[in-house]
Amino acid sequence: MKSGESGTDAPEPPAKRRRDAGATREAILRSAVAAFTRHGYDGVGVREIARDAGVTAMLINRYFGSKEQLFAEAVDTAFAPRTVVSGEAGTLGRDTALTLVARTASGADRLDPFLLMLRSAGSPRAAEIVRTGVERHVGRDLAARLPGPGADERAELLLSVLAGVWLMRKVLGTQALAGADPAELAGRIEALFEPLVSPPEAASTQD
Amino acid sequence: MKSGESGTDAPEPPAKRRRDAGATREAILRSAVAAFTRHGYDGVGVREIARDAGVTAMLINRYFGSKEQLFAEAVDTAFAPRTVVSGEAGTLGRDTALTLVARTASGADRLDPFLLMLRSAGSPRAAEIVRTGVERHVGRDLAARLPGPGADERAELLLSVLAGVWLMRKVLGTQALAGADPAELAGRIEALFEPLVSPPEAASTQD
DNA sequence: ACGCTATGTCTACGACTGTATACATGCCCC
DNA sequence: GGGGCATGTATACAGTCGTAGACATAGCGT
Repeated sequence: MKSGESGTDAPEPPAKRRRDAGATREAILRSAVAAFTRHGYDGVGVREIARDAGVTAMLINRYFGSKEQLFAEAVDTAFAPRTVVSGEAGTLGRDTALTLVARTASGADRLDPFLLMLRSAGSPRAAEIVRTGVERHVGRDLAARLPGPGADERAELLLSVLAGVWLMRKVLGTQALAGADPAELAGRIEALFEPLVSPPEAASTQD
Repeated sequence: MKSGESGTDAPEPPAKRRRDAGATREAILRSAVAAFTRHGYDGVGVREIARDAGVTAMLINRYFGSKEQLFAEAVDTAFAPRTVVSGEAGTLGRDTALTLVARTASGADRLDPFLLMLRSAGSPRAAEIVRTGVERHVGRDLAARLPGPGADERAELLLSVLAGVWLMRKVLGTQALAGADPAELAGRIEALFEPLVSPPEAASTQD
């Protein structure tokens, strides 16, 4: 009955791991990150995650306690090592815009934490977990890079723009944004970032 | 057995409607809009929608065919009459920013279509339905109000910012944005809208 | 007033969910 | 090389899901 290894999503053959708790845990975690990113917290079951990891569903509960705790670790894994914004303070706006446009390009189907966030935001528990993950990992070090007062608020506004573009381009796939010219779109988004990355010296609501 | 009318969410007592297909359909639709907005497409079952409408679940299938088609009508209902951006061309940025901050304020729990969109974006079918709804209803007439070239792209970017702020403030509830000073936040968001609502005369990627 | 049809309900089904309990087996250590 | 424990599997359970089919009743037309 184990002839079902021709899964549509699993890239690797079963490969009969040696009994190794650490490696198995890690395999489950990687499978969970991929599955939650592609289908969201509610859209994937523990059996599917386990199958792609080459184990049975019960090992998830043994190693992580529950689906919810697995999700929490998956969120940490997905957000922790990523540098959501690249570049120094001076070129931060442009670099972030270029990276965003490249990662949300039509062909790319990168497993980005923003996808995990957006596709899991519907479930209240998942949203709470994602919120803490975003605040601890991304928001904090992003705010540290922004000079001037109100850095926390501006950092989260920048994340809002990033999330919004991810939503429209990749999750929903609206026409104008999904099919936009990359260079032009990057320019527009860079202009959006401008008032966020530059310190708000005297630039308030003047018109 | 019909003594269960003390529902936690249903604001109205059962009120024994007269047999009226139109009124019942509308009651189901209103209940669906509220439920989908609060819990997202995957987060609510047809029985819950039906209960809040005062009917049984099967009437949903009789009147709408399926949960998915009910969702499609709910999306239309939620997006169609709303004016997502208010104000004339000159004050559009400021008005939209003020409206956004007010609607995403801490106390307000308005049934906004942006919540429906964000909380349902996880399901692929729901995302597709939402995409068409956003494009047909909101994106089109918003683009018509923006002067200058690339109006479609700028309109969807504006929607991206709106969605992002909704996400962070209300769906996730991140601290810096959820607890921000309204006037200050409105000012920052208005500055974000500036390059989108004003025509991009010669402002391209120059540095 | 009566019957027919629109309107609404009841029951049930198969599939899927997360997880608890019981069982099997590979591997390390003595 | 064999006991013992860590590692992994199999089965089952209670619940929910969307929806199909049979049944009940209210109300209008004649």
